[in-house]
Amino acid sequence: MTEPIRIKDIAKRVGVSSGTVDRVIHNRGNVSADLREKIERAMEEMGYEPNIAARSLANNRKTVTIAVILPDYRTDPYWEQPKEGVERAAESVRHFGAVVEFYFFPIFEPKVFLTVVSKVLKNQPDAILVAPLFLKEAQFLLSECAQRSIPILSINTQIENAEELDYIGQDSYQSGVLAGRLLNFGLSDGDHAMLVNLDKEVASARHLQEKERGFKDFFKSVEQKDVVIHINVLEDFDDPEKMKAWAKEQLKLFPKLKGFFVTNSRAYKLAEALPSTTYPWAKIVGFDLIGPDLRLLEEGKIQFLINQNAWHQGYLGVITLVNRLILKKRTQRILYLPLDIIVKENVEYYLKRTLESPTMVV
Amino acid sequence: MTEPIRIKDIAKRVGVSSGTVDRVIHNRGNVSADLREKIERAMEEMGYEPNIAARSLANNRKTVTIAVILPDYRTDPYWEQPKEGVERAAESVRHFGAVVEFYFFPIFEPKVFLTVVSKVLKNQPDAILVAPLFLKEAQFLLSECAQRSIPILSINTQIENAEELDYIGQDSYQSGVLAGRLLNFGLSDGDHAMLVNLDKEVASARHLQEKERGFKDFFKSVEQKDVVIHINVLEDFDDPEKMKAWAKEQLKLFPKLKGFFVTNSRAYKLAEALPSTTYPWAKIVGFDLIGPDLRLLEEGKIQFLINQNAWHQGYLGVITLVNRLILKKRTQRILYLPLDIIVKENVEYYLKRTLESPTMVV
DNA sequence: TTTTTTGCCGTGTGCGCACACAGTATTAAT
DNA sequence: ATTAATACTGTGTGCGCACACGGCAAAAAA
Repeated sequence: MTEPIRIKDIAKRVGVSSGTVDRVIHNRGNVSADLREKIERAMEEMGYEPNIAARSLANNRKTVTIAVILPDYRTDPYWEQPKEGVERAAESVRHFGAVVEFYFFPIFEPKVFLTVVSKVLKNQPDAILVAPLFLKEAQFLLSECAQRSIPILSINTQIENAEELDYIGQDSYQSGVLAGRLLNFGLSDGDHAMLVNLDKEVASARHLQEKERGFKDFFKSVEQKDVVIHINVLEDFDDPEKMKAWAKEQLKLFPKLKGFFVTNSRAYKLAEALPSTTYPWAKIVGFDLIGPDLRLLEEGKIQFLINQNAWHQGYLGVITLVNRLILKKRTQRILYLPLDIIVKENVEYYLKRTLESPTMVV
Repeated sequence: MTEPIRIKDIAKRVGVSSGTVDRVIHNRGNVSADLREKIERAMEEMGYEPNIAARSLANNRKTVTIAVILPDYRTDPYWEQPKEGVERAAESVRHFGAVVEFYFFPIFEPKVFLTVVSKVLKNQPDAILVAPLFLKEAQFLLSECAQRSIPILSINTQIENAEELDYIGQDSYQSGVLAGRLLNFGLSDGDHAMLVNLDKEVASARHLQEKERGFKDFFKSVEQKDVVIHINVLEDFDDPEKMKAWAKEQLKLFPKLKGFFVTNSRAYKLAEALPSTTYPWAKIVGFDLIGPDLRLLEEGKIQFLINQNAWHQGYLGVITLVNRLILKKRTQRILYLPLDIIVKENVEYYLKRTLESPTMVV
């Protein structure tokens, strides 16, 4: 075991004081080019790594605030998960002087989102964590952050061509492919399958488009079986009667309809709308571990759920920003979380994982 | 945001010095019962939580060594994974003064295991991380550790009725059930399935027994389909010719044999032994993300792999011991890791996860 | 009573780092 | 030549905690 290198060690090696090394480390200027270079080389050669315990201890007077902008969890249970992940992370990093402030906006209202954004900017946070559901409005937020040089990280929805924007979340295309494979396992030659978007403004929601593309691509690649695919958008998902009527109609239209892929966490709304005679032969693949879906998974009315790790998106989002702000460690800019496949037998592990787990800032 | 409570704060509240509070916290004695009680109550009421940064900084003179006892990774690729997880964790906790020392033993030799154990004990480690493959020998190690009061944590193989032994790993029974469900998806009514133990001394390996029990129980619970189950043990897995002959014989014996469940990471040995005419209709479910299995998953010759998170077993094992030794935080004694379901489409996330990921000890 | 032991408590120092401040040498302005 | 400004560099302090040490009283031994 080699002894850890301290600032003092490299100072002695170069023949300067620790203050000078410190200035180099933090780019505070007031160091001659000559010395600066020598010190940088020494750090490199000796393999200096800051002691994070000492660093965070010395830092602990100044607190950094992270603004978290999420859809209102009261209108959609899915958004409870990122919120809880953020809260858990906030608790873990309290000792490091990090504080999070929540800002919520109604899930289908871009205008309110903008209002919230201006409120956030007025409060001058040190960093922002956001679920940028609305493309145009998100780009406004991005340019404002660039101007003020506020670090910003997005979860859940990936924005293309956004240089200064970190992302933690899913690879939507790949999750569509995966859904195709899972559904295909349960289908026979000649069966029909249907992709159902239970959402609003689907045409402008890039992540839904990507899932659709992936789903279609998978079935194009399957050679042994010939499965017919239908695509449907249904905005009246909050009206159980309309849902039931719609489901009935589809089953009549396509008698060989045996599989459904619901592209978000509302698979339960479809499962509950299907007539009971469709069980057990109807196969449903959905997303995420929210209460209603879990119940139906347990009952065998939903076969597979793909976990988008919404909890971890929130958790890791905060941790990543803290790493960047306080510990000055920059991790990779885009992090695709695993697409966990959930069935009855392994669901409990994924639910418990959010509670415990010995983890630690590195 | 409430200010964090420091030792100094509770000392002032009770009207003593910080040294006295310190003695209470560390059970160092020399505190009157009266004061002790007052201080404990004050800590409770004010919600004292030690500052881990300060704690680890103050602790960093003394180093703790963790002895890691694993099967030799050169004889079985599976064991590379825990080893690498341990190495990664060791790197993360170096700053906390933790050092790991590796000890390897041949995977099928209990006697050598005992030799290694006595070598470990002679070196007087502060804690032990072990994969206790051999029950009797493991119990010897346990009693020795109890005598010397050395904290010990096991991974991979769970020992029953071992009070002082923490465990991080899989729930073997449940993984057997899961394998049953996955295989069942691909099978039709009347098909045969076979559980294959490619291992030695299966009768004494509890985790294999448990997988078998879970697998059988699943098929007992399936009512719609009637799938016939066979159980087989095959110790000659290292001889490709014998494997091929065996496979050929089984397929002749049971013409409707369509599915295989290999209870460890050697599914590739079976897949390679099956005649090419069995593809694509042969379904194989195996364990773990080791090189040969991954290749066959990609080729479509293995359908599902269940990830036992071997890497994380090593990683979390070290982190847990460090939490206990240095930060004095005791986490739960038994941690069942998720049973990840791996297919072609999501395998890359699980492989990458072991490399990066912003994590943080709490 | 005097000395020693024991029980109990406060004080002081250092862990590695960040940062304010005080210096010193060099150059520019007067 | 003297002063003033500039460009650097060293010193000191505190973050919260662990632990060694010293001190002071009461109890035990002399």
